[in-house]
Amino acid sequence: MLSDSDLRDLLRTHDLRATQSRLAVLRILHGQPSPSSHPDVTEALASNGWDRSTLYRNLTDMAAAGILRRVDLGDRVWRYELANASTQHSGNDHPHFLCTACGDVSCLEKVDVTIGGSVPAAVNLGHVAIQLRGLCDACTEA
Amino acid sequence: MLSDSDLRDLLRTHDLRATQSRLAVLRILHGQPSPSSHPDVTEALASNGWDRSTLYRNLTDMAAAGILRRVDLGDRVWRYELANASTQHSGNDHPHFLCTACGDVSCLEKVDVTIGGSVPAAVNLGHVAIQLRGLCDACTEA
DNA sequence: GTTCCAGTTGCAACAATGATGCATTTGCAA
DNA sequence: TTGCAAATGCATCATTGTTGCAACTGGAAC
Repeated sequence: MLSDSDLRDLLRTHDLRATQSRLAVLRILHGQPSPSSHPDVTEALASNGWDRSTLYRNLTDMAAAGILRRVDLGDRVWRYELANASTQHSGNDHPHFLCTACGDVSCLEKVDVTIGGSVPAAVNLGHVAIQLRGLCDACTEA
Repeated sequence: MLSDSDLRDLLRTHDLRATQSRLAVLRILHGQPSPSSHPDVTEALASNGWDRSTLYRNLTDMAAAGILRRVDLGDRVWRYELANASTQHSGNDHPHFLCTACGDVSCLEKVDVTIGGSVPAAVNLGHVAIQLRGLCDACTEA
């Protein structure tokens, strides 16, 4: 768990001021199991009264500085996670499963993908983000 | 190549009136190699003066009727193609490759996906759309 | 502790895509 | 030819992303 002081240091070492909204955004993202979107963050911090453009720029600025990683899971929103989100979640290193009903995103373990025919070189190099869409178990049962 | 008469029949057998805008939309989609988005269609028919909400409803209504298939290729827009777009392109039956630089979408041949660990049942049943994102060859070279 | 100013924020506003209500128009069947 | 349900045109709203600009503030210099 990162302390408030750690988060301030994180911001300052990236030449960003340690403002209240940035700290709040980092606290929200820290420990989140999957990347959060701007709407997610806005909703989570709604009671604090910060303007959505402030939170938007908090996210984009921290992503530009390298503190956050911006990922596109294909659900029509940009998502952000701590760039040093060690271990578990590492952006596009593993496939994501997106439920087309509830929108929930989950992480899958590394897959083997075998594709026949001619494909872009990036595919064979593993330089691709893989996403599967379908109904999650909860929505399948519902 | 479907004739104008064929398209009128297609609409009427689905209980939809054969209006000029619907025919125009079908003519645009017919023969298109990959699914077109609402903005694509609006732009293609700009000179005809149809309202974008008319074209929007043309697409959604024909998709609801089963004439069109709506696919989500993950590029933040809904795309539509003729539902009987035989052979080549069949919605989500095969994986798509989306270039994150130029936005171009291409079709890949069927893949084998092997995933370890616990996954949603839909994955093992093959009820998932698979998408790979990365740089296409042209953008890799550029 | 006080001051200062570049970095931030709050607010307004715009763009693109998706979506809907409603009065007017029109396809098409009787 | 006519009547009416279906479809259109127009206005309008929601969501996400984005930017301009005046006011405010973090934090370094003093």
